[in-house]
Amino acid sequence: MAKRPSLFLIDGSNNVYRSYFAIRNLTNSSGLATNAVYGFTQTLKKLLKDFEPDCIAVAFDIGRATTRHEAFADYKKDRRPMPDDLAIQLPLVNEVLEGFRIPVIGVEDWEADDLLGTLACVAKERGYDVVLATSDKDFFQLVGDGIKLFHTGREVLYDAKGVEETFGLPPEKVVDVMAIWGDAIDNIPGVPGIGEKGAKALISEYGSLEGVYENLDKLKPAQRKKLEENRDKAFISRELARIKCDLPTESIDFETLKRQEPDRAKLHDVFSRLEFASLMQEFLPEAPPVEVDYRIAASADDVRDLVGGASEVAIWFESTTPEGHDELFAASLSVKQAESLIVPIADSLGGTPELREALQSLLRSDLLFVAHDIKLQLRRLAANGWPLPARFSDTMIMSYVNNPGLPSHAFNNVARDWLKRDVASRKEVAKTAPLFALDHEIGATALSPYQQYLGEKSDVTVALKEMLTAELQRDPALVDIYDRIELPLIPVLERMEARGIRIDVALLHEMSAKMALQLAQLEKEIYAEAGTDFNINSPQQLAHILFEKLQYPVLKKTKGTKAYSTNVEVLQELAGHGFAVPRLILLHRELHKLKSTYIDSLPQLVAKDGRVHTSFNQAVAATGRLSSSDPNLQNIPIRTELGREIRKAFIADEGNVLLAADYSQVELRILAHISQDAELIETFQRGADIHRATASKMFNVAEDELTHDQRRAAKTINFGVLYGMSAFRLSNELNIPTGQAKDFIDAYFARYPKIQEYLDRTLEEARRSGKVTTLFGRVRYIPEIHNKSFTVRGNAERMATNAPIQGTAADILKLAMIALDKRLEGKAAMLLTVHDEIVIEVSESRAEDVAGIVKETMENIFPLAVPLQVDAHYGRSWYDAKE
DNA sequence: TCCTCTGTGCTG
DNA sequence: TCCCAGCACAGAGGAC
Repeated sequence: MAKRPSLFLIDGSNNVYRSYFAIRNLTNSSGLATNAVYGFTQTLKKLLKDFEPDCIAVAFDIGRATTRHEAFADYKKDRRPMPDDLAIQLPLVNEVLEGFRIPVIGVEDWEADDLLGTLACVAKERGYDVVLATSDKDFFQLVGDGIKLFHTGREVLYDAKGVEETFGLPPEKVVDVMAIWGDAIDNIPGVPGIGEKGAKALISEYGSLEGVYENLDKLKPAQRKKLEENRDKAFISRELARIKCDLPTESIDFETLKRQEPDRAKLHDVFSRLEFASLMQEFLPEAPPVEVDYRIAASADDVRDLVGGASEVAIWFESTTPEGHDELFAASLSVKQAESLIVPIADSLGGTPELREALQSLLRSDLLFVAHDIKLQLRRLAANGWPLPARFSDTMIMSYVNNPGLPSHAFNNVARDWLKRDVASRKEVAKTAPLFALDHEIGATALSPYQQYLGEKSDVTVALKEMLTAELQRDPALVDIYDRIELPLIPVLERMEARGIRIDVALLHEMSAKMALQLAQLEKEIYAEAGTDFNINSPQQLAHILFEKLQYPVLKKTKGTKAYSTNVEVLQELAGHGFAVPRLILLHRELHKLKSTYIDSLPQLVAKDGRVHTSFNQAVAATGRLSSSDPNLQNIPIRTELGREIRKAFIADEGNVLLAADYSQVELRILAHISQDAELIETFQRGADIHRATASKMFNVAEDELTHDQRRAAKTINFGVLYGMSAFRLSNELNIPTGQAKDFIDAYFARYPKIQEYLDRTLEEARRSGKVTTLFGRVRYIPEIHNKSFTVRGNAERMATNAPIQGTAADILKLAMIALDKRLEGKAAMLLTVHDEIVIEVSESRAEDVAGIVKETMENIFPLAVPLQVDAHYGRSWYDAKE
């Protein structure tokens, strides 16, 4: 049997009102309220995505008079007029619906409720599965075979059974309940003095309104009196509550409600006026199909002629491995959308000395070279001894500056987002066609997949550069972030990656061997205690042993799958009860973690030069930080002595030392600056121990008379405030009752009132504009700030308050790196950065001098209301470079 | 064999 | 309901 087509009927007014009240304080930059449109749009998108309805329509009231007005003079007479800032949004809601190509229906003098009811019933008869999208409980009455209700507030789909479960009575009893209960919103009087509970109980007992009145004698006198006095009201109320399903319908043609593709250009336009950044991004106008002209250079003249009068050229240099340390293979150049020149470089491909020289001479010119991930391009060129362009730009970084929160700024994603073009990745091409092979036939019309891939690399970059440049220029602060921070940082990072850091492989091998023995011993003991062999590294198997075989108490379940948790906390607690296995597992865990993640894997990543070359990712972290991968050198252990030992394997070359310089309490200092809290500023200005000072203020105890626990509590709160810590979390962390934790937090904000103001102000900004910014204007969008789920919204709120602080710290560190790269030229070399720390390699003789330069540079790179303090130490290894 | 998801744990 | 930002390992299970 064929599936019944689905029809979604959206209660327009209901959803507009609900959105208006659910989301507060959302406006565009000219002050236009946009909350209702935003909420309505989100609801609409969710419906379309989750249910993929075949047909869809939205109903609104049209005109003033309705059939109900005639039936009951008081009906809706004193319904409050629509708020001005909601009314103003109705035309915008209509525009959004037009953009989605969703028909808006309304019939003069018909209530939208009755229109929806009638449409639902007729559609059901004609074989549709109908879903009513509303949060109005009155509509429960229509639910039954073929008609469901999607509650847009709760996001729950109700069938008849669902209605009975949530309402307490089946759909057909709804109007009878409403007859007594009434409905304040719709001005249905009901029986005054009897509410939801009473009404439901009565109808449940006697089956209907008639039933209730037939059994008045069985009721308590007070209730009987109310019912007797309001008999007319009750029966009229029932008619008011009853949604009509029998209005004349000859004109309905469900064919016209067929779901259509949205008009992306129209949506983009309205979202851009509303300043809904992420929706704008999502509904970019459809690009017309691209006719591309990708040619292969036959001679050096082709390369020279390509540029013409252009001032910039998009480039892509392909090498034989993705990482970029190997031989250059071919180049793709473009100065104009849809046109690329592919230039063979390798001999195997037809590359000649003339072609290579033409490319190199191009690179030496003062053209602006644009690439998506230019750092990788610089790496490839440098690795092959080719000239590096003096002027360049990077569409990946532009995309990142524009919206750092995107899950990926990879070429294919950015091309899809901005150009609606699906570009093949090299990996995908490799699956279907040979790499490193070009189709040389002159006049060939079909491009080989690899040639297509190469051509797109520069062609699409030209288009992206144009769009992203225009986009960034909408916000001058972002142009500055790009020009003054991100762009100059690129070659700095490239040099750091190229240098790498030396690793003492022999030392790691030694540590590995020792640990292997200890692990083997531990395993033996664990198996003996557990009475069986099992895989200690498998949380599943471990949970089975601990909680099923050994019957230890279950303390915690995991977040996702609700399995038995075996994390440190749990194991520590169990170990505290005196169980042997958890104690041994904890030791095993720590050793195995260190051995597998660091000690055994680092040596494998050491290059021929004896050094590891990490990648610093400039377009990953949503806050503006850098990240490090392959390997990640930003999470080398330090907190436990055993782990810290690993830092002894990060060493300087002979005659050199490693110098580590880190900002002290940089985020709290930034908080002091941004919040302008006088007490916090004063504390930093006099150079006090910030946690001690905080504790002294919170507990009203002199700084030299504080207990260890008082300082620890202050320290925890100081960090917690940066992350938006809850009283619950604090109570856990400090092992105190939640009430006391709350008192601590209150005491904290009482002493630092401007911090509370900062948090409030930032949340307000996030709610109003959907984004927050760092001191330098770097943005982070917070789309979930209006989410109705407490958890999701809470997360968004913490991101909103943390991002400006973490992001400002990142901006400052990046500025310091750019300055240091210059000032240390010829003297010392930066190797690593770890969020608030810079690691430098310098000759022993210059170490003292360079330490001074580094400290001075970092401390004064951007003056705040409080001093920035940098601690610098040096030694043979990273271990020795920390005091 | 490869890929993705989950749990865990390392850093600032 | 439960602290921001990352990366990587190992196990488990499904797709190929």
